[in-house]
Amino acid sequence: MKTYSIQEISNLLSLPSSTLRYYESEGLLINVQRNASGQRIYTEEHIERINCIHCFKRTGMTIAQLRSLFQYEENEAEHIDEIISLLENQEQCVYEQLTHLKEDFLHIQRKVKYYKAVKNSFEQGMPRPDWTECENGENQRR
Amino acid sequence: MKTYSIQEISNLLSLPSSTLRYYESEGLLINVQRNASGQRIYTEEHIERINCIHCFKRTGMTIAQLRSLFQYEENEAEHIDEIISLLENQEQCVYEQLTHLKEDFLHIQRKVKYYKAVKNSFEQGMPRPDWTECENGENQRR
DNA sequence: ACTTGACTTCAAGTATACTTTAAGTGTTAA
DNA sequence: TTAACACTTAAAGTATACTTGAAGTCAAGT
Repeated sequence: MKTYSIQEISNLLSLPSSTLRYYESEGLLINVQRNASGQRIYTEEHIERINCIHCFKRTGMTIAQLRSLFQYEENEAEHIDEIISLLENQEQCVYEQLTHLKEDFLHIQRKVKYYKAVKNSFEQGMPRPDWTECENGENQRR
Repeated sequence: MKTYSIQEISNLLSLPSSTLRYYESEGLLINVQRNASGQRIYTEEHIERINCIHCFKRTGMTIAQLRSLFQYEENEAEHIDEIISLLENQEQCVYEQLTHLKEDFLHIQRKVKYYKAVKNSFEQGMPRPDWTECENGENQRR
């Protein structure tokens, strides 16, 4: 079975080795074996776990929530309901995030267009374009 | 012109008045007038600005970036290029966030389904379902 | 033998975004 | 008039997620 040093993992996944030690200290990475001189040995499973951490972190989960989830998974049979409810809750959160983010994306797109028009009006010495949706360049219609 | 006290803004937008003072101290809210006894008076423009702050914050902008943007907007003619490049950069960031978040949403959905199947297998005394995509319940195919 | 480099632990430090506290001022109702 | 209440400032405190520093260990190369 292929194993990895802390540096290999660090390079492979582009995160500092200090973060790997931190995640381990926080209980997010478990069963990290050591070699004869005490250096950490990681496996494919750890890589998968770290990818999982990254995924959940992007969706706004905290270290504490991740720790809960992983601890439940340690004893899956006993905590299957907690796992499902935690994941369903997160699914809902991410759905709402997606909804917001799509709106915010459109908002920013409109602002880019608006300021490009403003720039153009400066260059042409033309009157400033007005934006009914964004009186101060700051507003959005909901 | 309708004006608002700090409490009215706080209730209207569901954020602590301390945060409003903080945003002002950080240069995110400007031109906040005071009444005879020194209390803050907000206008519709401030409400719009705060909505704008919330929008950008959701997309991951920091206070410092928001301050830059607003400072550029103070002197739009001189900084039109910086404004456009800042906004285009943010547009790109949000686009990437959306891409990731959609993937992460699907990942979580699959996990919910998987653990529901696991729960079902427990209740039926059936063999544990396997998930080719997620050997340890932690992985995702990319 | 000895230096170099990568690792180790543990504690302390940093960055960001608030939040709380302490001490004081002004308006309002009993 | 006096208590309650909402506000004020400035400074200190908090939460989260790392990051850095100090001091030491170990294996390899010169």
